[in-house]
Amino acid sequence: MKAQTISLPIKTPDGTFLAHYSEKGLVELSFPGRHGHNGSVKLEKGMPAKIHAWHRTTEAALTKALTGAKPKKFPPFHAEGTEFQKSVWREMRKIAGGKTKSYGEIAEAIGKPKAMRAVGGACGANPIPVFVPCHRVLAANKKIGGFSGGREWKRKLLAREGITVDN
DNA sequence: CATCAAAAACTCC
DNA sequence: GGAGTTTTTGATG
Repeated sequence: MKAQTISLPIKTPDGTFLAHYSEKGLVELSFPGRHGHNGSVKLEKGMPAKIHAWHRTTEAALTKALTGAKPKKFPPFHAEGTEFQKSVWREMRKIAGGKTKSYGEIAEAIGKPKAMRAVGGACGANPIPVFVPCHRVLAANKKIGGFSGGREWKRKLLAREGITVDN
């Protein structure tokens, strides 16, 4: 179970995302249709004003990121995970827009070139897709691999950045 | 709480 | 197509 989180919807041309916030920042971002019950959003009572401010930033950043552009500003992240996962996510955020990296590249970058399989797992555990560009990570042979919100989404996001993949 | 077993968004032979 | 490497997660004693 997670700590108290506040969930707010974000409407985009591609559907309604769901952003989960904690007292420290953005915890998780869900893709449309993947949050089970569409419309069953829980709103905690005492929503701090700062969260509303974060949400405004998140909304702008997400909308911009979906067009293939690089968002100007991000809300504070509160992604929790193991040290290994944090290293992977941190490395992924270094990937410039329009560029891709392979799981092997990431593994090597964090000093464990043979942990590419585990890197894939860390990517799958990434709570904040799009902002942490896990979609820019392809397999060594330029295959899609997989994606939390569905392979369709990964392909769509890449296409908007001018990247095409076979699989 | 410590240990074992199975699975995963991979890569190389 | 098959084997190998690393980490995470859930079950078992």
